Amino acid sequence: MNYGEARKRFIDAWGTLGSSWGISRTEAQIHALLMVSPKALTTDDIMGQLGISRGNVSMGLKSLQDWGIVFKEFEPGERKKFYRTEKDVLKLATQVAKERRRREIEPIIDMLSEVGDVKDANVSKEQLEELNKMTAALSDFANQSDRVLSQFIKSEKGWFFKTMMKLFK
Amino acid sequence: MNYGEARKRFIDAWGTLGSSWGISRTEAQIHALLMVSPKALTTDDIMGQLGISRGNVSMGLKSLQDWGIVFKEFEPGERKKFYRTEKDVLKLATQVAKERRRREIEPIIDMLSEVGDVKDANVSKEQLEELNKMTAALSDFANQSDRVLSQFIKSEKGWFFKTMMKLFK
DNA sequence: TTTAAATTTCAATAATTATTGAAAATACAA
DNA sequence: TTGTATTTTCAATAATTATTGAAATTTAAA
Repeated sequence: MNYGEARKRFIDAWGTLGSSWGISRTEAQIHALLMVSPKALTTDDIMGQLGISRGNVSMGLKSLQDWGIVFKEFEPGERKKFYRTEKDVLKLATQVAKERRRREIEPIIDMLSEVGDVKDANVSKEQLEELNKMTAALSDFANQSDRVLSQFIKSEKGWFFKTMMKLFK
Repeated sequence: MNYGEARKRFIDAWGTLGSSWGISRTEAQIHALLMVSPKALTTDDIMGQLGISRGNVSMGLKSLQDWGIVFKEFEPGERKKFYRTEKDVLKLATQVAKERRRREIEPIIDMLSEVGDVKDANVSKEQLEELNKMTAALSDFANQSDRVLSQFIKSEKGWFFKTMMKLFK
């Protein structure tokens, strides 16, 4: 397979995958492009290479910066800004996990503690018990996941997989 | 908080969360409803309680069955079918992880191995190296994630968290 | 400052995805 | 079987989300 084809396949696949970790197709494509680019790119580079509008690129870069995986750079003498991405795949996964935790797990933990223990005379004991049982189980699970994820985030490069590999022989 | 409010909050929050693990809002709400229902429900129960159409419920139940987290049940003497969900939260997470692996990680591994090692004379050495470096890194990462996930799936209840907790002290 | 390049915003529109509801298909008691 | 309850499918439509492009804003060199 030649360079052009491979590059296209890579960007497309990354774009499709994006939706499964909560990033839009275009954002994931911008990210993929930055992943395979040896040097930082400008807005115009990205517009040209992906064939999308200036506004779209601007919004995509903003979102990727909010995720903490793309960074803006100044080049002395250049008026345009340059963008690069984190290329260490483990750091990338860690950063995404950290953000997802903040965006997804935390609100669920909040909801569950708010719902708390329900008491209500106008409802069957069975229904009450079921709701309480489910909120308690989810609360436990969310807290445990949160703790595991926190540790994963704190862990330094290599540690996680080294440990895992040892565990799984 | 009374039963009705708590139940509503629970279903809404679960619905919102759904999108982050690749399930539509309605599907996640059907799932939440089954989670807090002591007994299996019929299509009409679900239509009534969520206020959505018959077709929507039918499609939602189909998708949840494809995910392997909702099951159809016969009741002797009853013409209607009843639906229940897996209520063990860890089993639920395991089943979702298994499906996601199949749907997301496997295609990426396939793509990466297809792209393979690129050789191309018409492109700078730097560009070639960058693409090869990224595909190799992602390939490693995807394979490792896949292996960890496989083991997680094979593990029985309790094992994963017990080990984790020991590890993290 | 002033000027022009660069970036961001956002209303309009396009594209995609979800939902309905009724017709077709299926399941099952009699 | 036949008749009817139940479920599924799917074309039409609604709702949502993504994208454009040009005006407004910001940035920095002169």
